[in-house]
Amino acid sequence: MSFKTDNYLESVSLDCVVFGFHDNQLKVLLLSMKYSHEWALPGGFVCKDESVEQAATRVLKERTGLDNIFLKQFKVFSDPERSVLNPAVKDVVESGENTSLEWFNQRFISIGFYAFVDFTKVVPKPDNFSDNAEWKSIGEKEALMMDHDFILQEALNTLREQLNYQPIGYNLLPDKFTMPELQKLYETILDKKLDRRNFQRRILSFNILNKLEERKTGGAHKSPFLYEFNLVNYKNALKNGLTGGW
Amino acid sequence: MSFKTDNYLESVSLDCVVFGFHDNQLKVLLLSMKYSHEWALPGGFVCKDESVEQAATRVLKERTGLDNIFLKQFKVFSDPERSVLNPAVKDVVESGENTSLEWFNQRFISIGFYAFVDFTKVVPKPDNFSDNAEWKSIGEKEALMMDHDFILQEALNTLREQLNYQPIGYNLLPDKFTMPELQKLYETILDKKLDRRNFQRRILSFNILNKLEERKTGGAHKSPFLYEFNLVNYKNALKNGLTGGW
DNA sequence: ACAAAAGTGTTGTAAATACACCCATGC
DNA sequence: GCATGGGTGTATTTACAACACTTTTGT
Repeated sequence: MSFKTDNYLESVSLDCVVFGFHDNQLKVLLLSMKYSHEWALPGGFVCKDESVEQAATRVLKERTGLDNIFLKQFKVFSDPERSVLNPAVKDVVESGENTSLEWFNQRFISIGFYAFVDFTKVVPKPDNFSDNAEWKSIGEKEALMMDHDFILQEALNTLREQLNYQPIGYNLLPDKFTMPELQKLYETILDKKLDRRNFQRRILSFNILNKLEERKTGGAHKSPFLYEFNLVNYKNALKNGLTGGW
Repeated sequence: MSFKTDNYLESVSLDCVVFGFHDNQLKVLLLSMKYSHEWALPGGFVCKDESVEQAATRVLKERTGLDNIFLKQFKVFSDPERSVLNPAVKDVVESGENTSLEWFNQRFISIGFYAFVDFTKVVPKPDNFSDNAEWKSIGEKEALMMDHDFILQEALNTLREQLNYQPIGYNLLPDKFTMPELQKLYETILDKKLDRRNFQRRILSFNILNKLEERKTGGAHKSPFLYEFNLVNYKNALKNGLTGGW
């Protein structure tokens, strides 16, 4: 798998904030870069015959093994100073030791995407420029490369805003899940506690859930009911929005 | 004013949906292109030392004469087929008759911006590739070049969504305006009638308006009060959002 | 039997909606 | 004086927020 730069549009890159949900925590998929050993968002470039959405889909298939990932562009990052290379990488570039790195020695405008995946179905794979791919908890990750911390922060801000008028969870939770799990997802994104009873009433009023007969057993304490998303209503809510704010 | 393509980042362009409000109608600034005589959104390219926001600001200063225009990127348009040239333009390009048009014979990813301006303060100016610049009413404009109709539509959709949690009007209305005028602006964007009395109560509850002593005279019928925006509260609302939806 | 989590219900307040009435202005 | 638009007010419904009690489960 070589890296052919002449397939790509110049000046344009993309970075993906891939969210997963596990152990009641919001996680992001990160890569550990060669040479600089910094952590970075998975990213890539746009082939000459691709839309940016197609490019992001291709990149994320390579990094996660998954097809049909839910993703959405949310902002373009274009500060002229954003692409300043890490000194360690710059050294390698200038030494000529690794010619495929030459490509990085230009200015990129990066299109930010966020994506939702089922944590349990992802098999993280590093790319040509990284030697490790791992899930990190939002709260516990270390600093990221270049402006990637900013990109992640902006993705979270966008998410928080969209939570007011769009449903979330279908792409992040397993097929069957409990109300407390869904609530934890909302609480993690909003970074605040919600009232259990009011949350349930509200989310049910959207009619995007089917209550199942089954309960989730095994955990300590009273076994909660399982729910699944009502796909028809969920997708309709994605298009037409919900009502007021949280 | 020549056109130096080597100042620009390749593959990247930007298109601006410039909104103005006049005669109780929402207007867009459009250019009439040379050769093809199609109408187009004002657009441009990104210099090698600019952010895309700086580039859009520069472009709009040239097209409107205004500094400090309120603008915001809202979406990247990147369908590989979007930049297909109009046959009339393609002929000119291939004839070699106008070398500055060569630049257009490549694929661009375009960053969509929307902008709000005070209609009365704008002096529309065409660019190197257009021979006319005019305001057109949203409802009455003819079809636009390439995917520009789609871009305009997406800008409107974005506006409608943002209306739910952000104030609007400061950049579109004159310094002093009446409640019915502000309401018309909302109604035009939302494309539906709102109740006069409930609108007033709601918008006042946001505390973004100062009621003035003066009334607007001259029109037929009872003279309405004038209002101005409370800039402190308005900007705060822009950052922190309002409450529920319309 | 107890602690902790989950199911279900009530109640007060605020906001959204749907109206009605009176007042100014130009013709 | 009358049509039209504008200012102001109220009653009803709906949504939100705060809070209490009961039930189930593992230890």
